[in-house]
Amino acid sequence: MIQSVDRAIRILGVLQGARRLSLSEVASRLELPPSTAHGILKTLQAHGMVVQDRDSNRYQLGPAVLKLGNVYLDTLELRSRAVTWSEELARRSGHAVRTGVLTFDEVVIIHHEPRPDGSRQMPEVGIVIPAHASALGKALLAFLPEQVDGLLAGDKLRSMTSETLIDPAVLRSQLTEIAREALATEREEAVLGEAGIAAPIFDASGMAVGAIGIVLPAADWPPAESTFTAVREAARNISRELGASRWPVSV
Amino acid sequence: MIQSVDRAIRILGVLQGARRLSLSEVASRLELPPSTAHGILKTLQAHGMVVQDRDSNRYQLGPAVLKLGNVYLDTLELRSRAVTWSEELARRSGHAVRTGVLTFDEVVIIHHEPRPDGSRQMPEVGIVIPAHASALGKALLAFLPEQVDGLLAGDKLRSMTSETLIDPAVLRSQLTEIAREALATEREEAVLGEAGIAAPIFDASGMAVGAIGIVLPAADWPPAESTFTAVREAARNISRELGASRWPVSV
DNA sequence: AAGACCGTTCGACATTATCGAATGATTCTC
DNA sequence: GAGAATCATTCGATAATGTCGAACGGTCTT
Repeated sequence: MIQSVDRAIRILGVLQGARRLSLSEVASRLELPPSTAHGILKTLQAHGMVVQDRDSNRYQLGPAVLKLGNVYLDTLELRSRAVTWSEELARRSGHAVRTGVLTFDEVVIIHHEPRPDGSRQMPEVGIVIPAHASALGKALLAFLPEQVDGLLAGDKLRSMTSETLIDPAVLRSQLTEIAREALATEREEAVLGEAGIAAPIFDASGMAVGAIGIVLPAADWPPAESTFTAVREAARNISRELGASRWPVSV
Repeated sequence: MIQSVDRAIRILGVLQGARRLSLSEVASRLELPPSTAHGILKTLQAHGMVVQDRDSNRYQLGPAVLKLGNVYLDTLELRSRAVTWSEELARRSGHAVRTGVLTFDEVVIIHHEPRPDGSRQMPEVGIVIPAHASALGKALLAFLPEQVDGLLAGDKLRSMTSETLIDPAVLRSQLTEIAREALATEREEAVLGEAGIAAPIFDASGMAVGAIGIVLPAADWPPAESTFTAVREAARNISRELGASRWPVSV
């Protein structure tokens, strides 16, 4: 682990959390001398990874990170496959569809298909959700035992709502159940009023590389049986296109 | 400039260009010993900035860059303002609307409003276009003389089509004209069959912070006079919301 | 008007990144 | 199927490089 590179990424991390920070704020949050932080910040700035406000001197993320994010999406075969089937799933279910991948203890949304009712909805690509508090995350974790160990070895499970699973034992037993069904559900565990259903997506090597699922109002629970089937089928279809031989793959 | 941080960002840069690279490919492109590149890559990997394919051992960008990109968009006041007015401009003009910012010699699209004909269109947020070959870029450059100097001090202007402006003198004179009108146009200079119209957006300090414009088929050129007016008004309205006292601001 | 704060620059120092060499795994070739 | 070649990775000695204290100049506050 290279110290200065590590520090540079940590700086991007605090700017991610706090939007706009002065040099001294960045330095104090990372417990670095201001001059050290300054050198790293200027290097990041030279590449457009951060920009400095002319008036306030404060730093924030720069356009270069957006460019990187966009290229990341383009490189993902999962995403291009998900686009087609998300559309179908949104039509069949009548709900918004999300596809996500796991990074450490979070799910990052890589595709979002709005509810097919024509209303204007915020695109959700790039947003992150704690894995243990989402259907997408649980669907992935159920087939990635190593990641579960990593997750539980870290900080306590963060509570998002009163329904969030924060007991490791409860989470583990639910994941076992999800692995059996290849279907994860979530009821107001991340956001009050929202529920979710998701299923895992596997690649040619049988690895769980993502999950696809729908978001629906908690009031609409339980949805029709056909909705569960539709989610499973979308996941199975994408997995097949990625070269997976079986679905679901056993843990 | 911190060498190792600089190298880390360069690595992200080559992965951005080439999607998926082995360690030795990364190393040779940057003229680094493989062991040096390896150390940096592992640090980036530890933060999810790059991921390594299990089977092929090749590296590619990771989900963390998408997360960063999304937060960048959220921090931009310009973007939130642009959303509302883009919608209006798309409706009035009947064309797709783009809002972009300048980084070095490129324009990065920070918002895209699809053509209001209901057809399915690829979102273009995050894509980059050479500044000298786009209406958005020229609208910005006309009000940022320093950036023009930087642009022309670098490599030769890259030709995208036969119409691309590659002569610095021609570009400079066109920019003078654009600064006078506060309106830039482009006809098949970036993509054959596409034309564009754009106007600069200023913030409270009078700096050109972005540009908004429309993309239309080259065959539809010239559009109605009202279309030009609509673009200028969108830019003026956003500038006003950002606190700009006048529009356009003199160079 | 004086003080406090902040971003920035500079340079001596030692920590830290670097890179060659060695290892082990995997793939290609014959 | 055996041998060769390529590749990612590890390790450690070396010195190059990042680090951080101190000082400067600017701006905002009291």
